[in-house]
Amino acid sequence: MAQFTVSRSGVKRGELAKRSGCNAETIRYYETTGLLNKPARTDSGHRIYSAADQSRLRFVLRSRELGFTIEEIRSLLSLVDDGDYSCAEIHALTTNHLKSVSRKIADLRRLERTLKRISGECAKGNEPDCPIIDALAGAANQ
Amino acid sequence: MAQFTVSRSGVKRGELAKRSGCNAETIRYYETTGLLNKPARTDSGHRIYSAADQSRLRFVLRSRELGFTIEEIRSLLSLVDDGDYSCAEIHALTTNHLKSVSRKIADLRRLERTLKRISGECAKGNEPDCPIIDALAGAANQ
DNA sequence: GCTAACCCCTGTAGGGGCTACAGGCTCAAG
DNA sequence: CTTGAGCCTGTAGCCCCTACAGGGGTTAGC
Repeated sequence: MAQFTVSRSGVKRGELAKRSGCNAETIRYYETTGLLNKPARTDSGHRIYSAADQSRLRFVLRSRELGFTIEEIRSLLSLVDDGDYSCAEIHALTTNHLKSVSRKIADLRRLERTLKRISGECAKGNEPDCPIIDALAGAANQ
Repeated sequence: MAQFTVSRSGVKRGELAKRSGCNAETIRYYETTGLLNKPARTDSGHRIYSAADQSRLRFVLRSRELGFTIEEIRSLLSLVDDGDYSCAEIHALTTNHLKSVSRKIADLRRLERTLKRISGECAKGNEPDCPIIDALAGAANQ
């Protein structure tokens, strides 16, 4: 009976984890940091997640996939929770994040170029005189 | 006199930090993790870094700039320390690292595209019906 | 000789974003 | 009734630093 009630009105943490593809401990972590609301509990203390809880988790996971930090997600959620958020505010958060992603890409590409260059200079031979080591030992020459 | 000796044969941690552009605490951290050798000490316990210590730090910092992890740097250094390293071994470590950098770039570019797309769909208006929020709330649609 | 100002020493805690335990309770099935 | 899975809590670990507290060393000026 209790089992029936649960299966109709909510799921436990393990089941939510399985459905969302998220580690069960991570769900608890998101709860302690306040991204997820404290869910209902059974008499014995087990968490019961409603459909709303599940979509909120999906929102968080999707945002994480897009590289938003926990703090950025907190901002997004609090805008939505307040109810009177404007599209412009959300847009600002998103383009800000986009900028930092683009910066990260630029940094990595510079890095990639340098690695390719010093790796290309290497004859892969058996003698220990390695241009990669030289490059690493030398002064900044990116 | 002691000061003269120091300035001729080595520098203290703060000076090394200044010269290398590295935080002084980070130097201590690299020592505890074994990337840097334990330097000489004055009678009172202050660390004194030789020229060799300084080039080793430069090597570490340069490798970090190129995104090598501490463990990867440990491998590079131990190859060099053993003395009989081959260029091929170094090359393998480097191309491995290069692959992970390229993977990271590809991931971020996919992410960038998605962010641009959902951000572009947004009218930035004042009404709270935001396509970004919809995208985040919706199922995976990258 | 004394003080101020600075450096250096040590150990330890924090950050971000989880992940993984240990030690105990609950629950569903056989 | 027992077994095994799953849940609960709190806490420690990961990576790569960074920053602090609480002490001692060193140097310049008076």
